[in-house]
Formats: sequence, structure tokens, C-alpha cells
Amino acid sequence: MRLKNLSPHELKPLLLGCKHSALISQIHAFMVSSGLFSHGNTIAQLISSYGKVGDLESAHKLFDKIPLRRVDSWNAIIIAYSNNEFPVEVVNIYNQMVLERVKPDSSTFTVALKACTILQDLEKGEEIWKKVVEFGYENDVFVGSSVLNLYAKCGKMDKAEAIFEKMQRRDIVCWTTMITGFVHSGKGREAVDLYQRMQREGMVGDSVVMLGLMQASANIADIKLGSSVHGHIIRRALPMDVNMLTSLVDMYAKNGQLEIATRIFREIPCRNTVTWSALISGYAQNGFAVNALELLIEMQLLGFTPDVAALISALLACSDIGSLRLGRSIHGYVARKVIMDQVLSTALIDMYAKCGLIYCARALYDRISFKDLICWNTIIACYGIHGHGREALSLFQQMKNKIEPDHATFAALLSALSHSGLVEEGRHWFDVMVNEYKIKPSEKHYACSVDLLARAGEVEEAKDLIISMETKPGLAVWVALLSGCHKHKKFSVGELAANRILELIPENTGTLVLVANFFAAAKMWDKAAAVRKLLKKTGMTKVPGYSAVEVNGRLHAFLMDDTSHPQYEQIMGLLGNMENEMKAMGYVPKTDFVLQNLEEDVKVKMLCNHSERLAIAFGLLNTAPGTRLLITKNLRVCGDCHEVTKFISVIVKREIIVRDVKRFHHFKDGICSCGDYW
DNA sequence: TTAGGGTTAG
Repeated sequence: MRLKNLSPHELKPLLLGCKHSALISQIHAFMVSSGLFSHGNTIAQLISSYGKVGDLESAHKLFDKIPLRRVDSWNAIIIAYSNNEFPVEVVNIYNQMVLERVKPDSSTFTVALKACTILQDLEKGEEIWKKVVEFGYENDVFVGSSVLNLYAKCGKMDKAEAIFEKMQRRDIVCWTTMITGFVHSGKGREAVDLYQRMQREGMVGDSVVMLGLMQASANIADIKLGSSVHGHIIRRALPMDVNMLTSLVDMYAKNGQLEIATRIFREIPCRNTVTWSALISGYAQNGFAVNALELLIEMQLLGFTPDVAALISALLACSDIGSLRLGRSIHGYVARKVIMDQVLSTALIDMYAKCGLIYCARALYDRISFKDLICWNTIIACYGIHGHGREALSLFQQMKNKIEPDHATFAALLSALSHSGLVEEGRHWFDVMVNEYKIKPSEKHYACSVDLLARAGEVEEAKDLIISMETKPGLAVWVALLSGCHKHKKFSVGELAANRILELIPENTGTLVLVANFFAAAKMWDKAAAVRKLLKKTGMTKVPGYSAVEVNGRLHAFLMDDTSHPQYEQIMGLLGNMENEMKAMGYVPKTDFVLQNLEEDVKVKMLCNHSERLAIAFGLLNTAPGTRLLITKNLRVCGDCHEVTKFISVIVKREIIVRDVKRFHHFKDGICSCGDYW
């Protein structure tokens, strides 16, 4: 290339097109030799060009050589660092600029505020904002949207709103920043309201706004909103790039519409890792653990490397089905290939705990130097489901000195106390939550407390707690009360709870079955029959109870009375032999748990076919003596099976862990970790 | 116009 005859004016477009550092250096050398170097504009351009190709060393060397640096040179270097993702350097250069009394302009402030956002450095950001006001840039939309984003990303939506309301001019980016800010802070409703206000003010949403609204739809589980956004995108012919399609997959998946999500996914021509992860997480979060894991394998077969999000979703799937072997192998993969972060560590803690290995969970937890809120909440919840209420409480005591507990912390704590029957502690911490931490109890908190009281037999107090609720009590609290009444045979309060549940017209069949079973236990056969009729009439059937056990890395699931299994005869034979031994040891079948009006011997036979027993027997037959078994059950484990498992643990000298929908039962030497309190 | 808002996860 001949540079000889070029003027500074002609150099600029040439520099703009440069993709290689060497070429820029050549132009740079030419400028020095031909005396054009002192031309300020072109120097800034040169710095910027070095920045664009990532050669920050050359950019900075050049910057250092400038004798009199004007704001455009400063901007060129600060933007170069910003674009190459060096936020700390951006802030340093900004500081240097202020020190040298160079007046920043709109670009400087914008970039500096963005750096503070990335660093989550609210203090520095606010200091910069003071300068913005001092130099009269507070009405600049670029600077304005940057400060909105700073507040939004630091979780200070109230401050963002205050500035937003005072803005004299708002462009689409300002609106979007607020909308996505609300979405990220879990306020999907506010995001939608703001979008509607934006429309009223004559603004038209672009692709970024639509992405935000799709997240809001997932956030507030509003599929109508999501599909109308989808329609809007099509009508306005907004570009359907892979990001947009990924968000659609994510939105439909999060709304439980997995067929639609999968259909869109299959039609995407060039999926990326995020697209895969979005669908994997959709499956995992909706309880389709096996589909999630299959998809993880499929993506790898097609040459994609799973990212952290995919692995975390896969771990969630492993937790769900209690697949320790797969969970461990993901842990191994992660340890070799991925940088361990807070989110991943927490997912691993959760996986080990849900697969029965609470001590592995604890070991991982102990290795984390800085624990965030969710990490603390997770370990407390883990001890809770294992029935270690005291340990959960002790962790909570440590936590509250280090970090502010939130509503989820108290939900985990109350649930832990409830599983361990720590009634007095439960009463105390519920009060502390309300009066000291000023957390308004949610349905979940009430449900835990009602559960705690009712399970301990304090059904009157539980009933009064429900009556004291400010909001209308939902299904969860009445169900908790009903379960307690069922357990303690408090049929009159129970009947009240059952009636309330029926008034609320539960969509969940499990809940109706619970009510029917309660009426049966109370020998209110007419009412029980009426509820069963209701179940049939509305076309609802009982969710089949099943139990699963992992043997040699494969998951085997059993339904109740599963005669189709190839080893059925052997399984029944083993159960029969063990039953004789158990009877000799003093076992009496608890036929109360068969909640139908049947003959006693038929009831006993029905108990024997409970799915957890089939899974246990299968596990015993197919693993080496002494192997610990983990059984996962999708419903609650029944009282008779609980008793039987205790005996089995003695007869076969094995640890047997049963994880039901609520919690763990760890059987060893005839004792259950739950102390028979569940 | 060199600058601001965007996809998956515990």
C-alpha cells in the first residue's frame, strides 16, 4: 500500500477499516515520518483503531506519548478498554482524567458508568453521577440510561425510578433499561405496566423490549403475555435471530409449554449453546429430568460443549430423580473443565444433598470461602429435608451475623424446624421474621408454620394462625392443617379444612385424593365417596405413586402393584420372606394407611405392593450386600412402609435412604433419621 | 457519531 500521498483527512476512513494491528502500526509509522502525527483527531482515531483490534498495549503507549491530551484522546483510550472488557482500567483512567482536571464529556461518563455497572460498584457510580450533574450532563439520554442501568443492575430499582421520572427526554433505551431492570429484580408485573405506559407515550418497542417482555412473561407465568409478544414480533417482522428464537424457547419452556418450546427449538437452523441450555433448563425445571439429560447428551453428540447453565440444569435433573451416579459424573466433568463458581457450587451442594449424601454437600459448602444468600438458603434447606432441624438452625444463626436473611431463608428454616418437630423454635422464629426482620409472611411461611403446629398435634393453634392471615388462605395452608388433623385423628378441625379445600376447587388431583383419604380415615364414607366421584367426574385421576432406585447407574422405576416387572416373582418372594422375619420381630401391619373401606386381609395385601417396597426389594436383589440404597418417591411415603423399612434395614444390615416428595428418611439399624416424626 | 438497553443457571 502507498501511504505517501495521503492527507490526514484521507487517513481516517483508511484507519476505520483496519482489522490488523500490523497495518495500523504501518499507518502510525507513516504518520510519524510525515509529520502528521501532531494532528489531534487522527491520533484519537489511531488509539481507537488499536483498541478495536484488541491491541491495548499499542493504544496505551500511543496515548502516553501525547503531550497535550484532549478529551477525544481520553475517550478513545477509555472506550478501547471498555470494549475489551477491562472495567477496572476504565475506572482508573477516569480517575486519572479527573485528577488531571480534564473535563469529561457524555461519552466518558457513559463508559465510566457502564464500568461501574459491570463491577457492581454503586459507590463509585454515584460519585461519577455527582460529576455528571456538576458538568450539566444529567439530561443526556446516553448518560441517563447508563445511570439507570447502574441502579437497576445493583438492585436499586427505586433509585432508578426516581431518576427515570425526572428525565426530561427518554428514548427507547431508557425505557428498555427500566423494563429489563424490573424483570431482573423479579418484578415482571411492573415491567409490563411500564411497557404499556411506554406505548401510551407513543414509543414502539424494538427487539430488545420484546426480549424483556418475554422474560417478564416467564417471570410472572403469564403465557398470554408471552404469546402476544410472539405475535407482535411476527407482525412487526422483527428480526428472528438466534437470540430472539432462544428467548421464545425459554419463554414457552418456562411457562410449561414444552411441546411448543421443543417445536421452535427443532426448527432453529443455527442453534448455539445458549439455545440448548434454555431448553435443557426448561425440561429440568418442569420435572422432565430424563428429557433434560437426554438433551444434554444430544447436544454433546452434535459437537456442542455444555456451558455452566446447561450443567447446572443437568444437576437439577439429577437431584430430581436422585441419580447420584450421573450427578457425580457431572461433578467430575465440571471439576476438570469448568471454573467453579458460586452458582455451580450451590447446584452441586443441592445435588449431593438430594441424592442422600448430606456430608458431601456439607464438605463442598465448607470449601466455599464467600457464601452468598442462595448458598446459605440452600444448605439450610438441605439440612431441613434431611430432618436435621438443629443443624439448620445453627447454620441460620451463623448466617444472620454475616448476611441478611430473606423470605426464602425463613421458608427453609421454618420447614426444617417443622420436619424436626421443633415447635417452640418454630413459633419463636416466625415471630422474629415478622417483628425483627419485617418480612411479611407469605402463604409458604404460613404453610410451614401450620404444618409445624398441626403435625405436632396443635391443630387448634394452627387453625387460629390461618384465621389470623391478612390475605385469603390458599390451598397450601389448609392442606397442611388437614394433614396434621389426619395424623392426629382430629376429625372435626380436619373436616373444616377439608371443606375449605373443596371450596377452593383444587386442580391438583393429589389434593383431592388427600381429602378423600381423610374422609375415609374419619370413616365419613359418604363424603369420601362424593370426593372420589368428583375426581372421576372431572376426568381427573390419581397421580400414580411411583418409586425409583438407581442400580448400576440405571434408574428403575416401580408403580404400585407393578406385576409386569421381569423380576416380580423374585421381588415378591423376598418381600414375603422378610415379612415373616419382621412378624417374628414384632411387626404389625398398619392397615390404617389403606384408606378404603376394605376387608383387613385385602388391606394387608395392598400394603405389600406399595411401590417403595418393590423398589427396595429390587435394589436388594441387584446390588452387593452392604450397598446403600437410595429410593426416590414422587408422593409421601406411607406409615406402614416407613415401619417396614426400619425392619428391613435390620434384617439386611443396610442403610436405606428414602426420599419422598417432602423429605428424607435415612434408615439404619432399625432407626429412621426422622425419629418417626414426619 | 467513538458512547447507553438484550438469550440459558443455584
